[in-house]
Amino acid sequence: MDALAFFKCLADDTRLRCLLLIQREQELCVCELTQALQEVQPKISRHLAQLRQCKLVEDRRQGQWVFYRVHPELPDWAREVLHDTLAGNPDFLAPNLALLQQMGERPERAQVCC
Amino acid sequence: MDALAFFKCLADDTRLRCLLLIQREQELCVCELTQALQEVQPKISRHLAQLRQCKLVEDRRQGQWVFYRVHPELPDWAREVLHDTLAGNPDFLAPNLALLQQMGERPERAQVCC
DNA sequence: ATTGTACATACGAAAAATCATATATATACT
DNA sequence: AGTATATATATGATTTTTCGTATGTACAAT
Repeated sequence: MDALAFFKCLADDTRLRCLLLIQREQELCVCELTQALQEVQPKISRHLAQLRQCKLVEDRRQGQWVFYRVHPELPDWAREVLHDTLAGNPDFLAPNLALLQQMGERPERAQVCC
Repeated sequence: MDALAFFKCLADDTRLRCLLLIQREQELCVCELTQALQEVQPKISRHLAQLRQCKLVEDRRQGQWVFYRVHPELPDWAREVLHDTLAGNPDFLAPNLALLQQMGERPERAQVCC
């Protein structure tokens, strides 16, 4: 995980919102992100694929859904960056969080651990 | 200073190195950065212009030289990001710092404050 | 005044990133 | 087996970013 690749991932509006939303909500599936960002699904999936390839996020399939969360092996300094960014820009995700809450019938999460 | 613009500035190798070098060394002029990165001067200047326009750095002319430093009004969260990045990637600037030290006749800095 | 050094900007070309759309796969349900 | 939902990927077009090079400006020194 080199610094340049990390920042390139954060340098796109769609990816930045997805990543910060995932960080904030622990785990989100593609359809939730599609709703929260009001974007078409292939666009969301494409950007998630990039975050996955760079190991910023990890995916987990559960039934028909695929849930994304922050990669467990993300280096501490990168976690700090995400945390500082979220803390320093409290309004950034506001519209996306509002859209997420408006969403009915969000998929249920199974417990990850036993 | 919005988060997306900030990360776009960090998403280029030349800009990331310039900014982190400036942060580490307090103040650097264009010819020092040109040496440290082994790049042609217009390329360095062009990227510095972008950092300046986004208010990540501030410039100060002293005689024939122009010194750049981290913008005094850079938000705390962004400062934290720079700090965490530097701390978490100790080897990133190593080659640039070595080249900087090899450089003879570095311009003398006048005191900024009285 | 002119010459040299440091730096900035302009401009077209090249490269990289993003997008819309179509299509493929995987699971669930009947 | 067939249909529906969720997600992934492929492809060509478009937009954005970066680059090399040429040129312009500011200051210093002679």
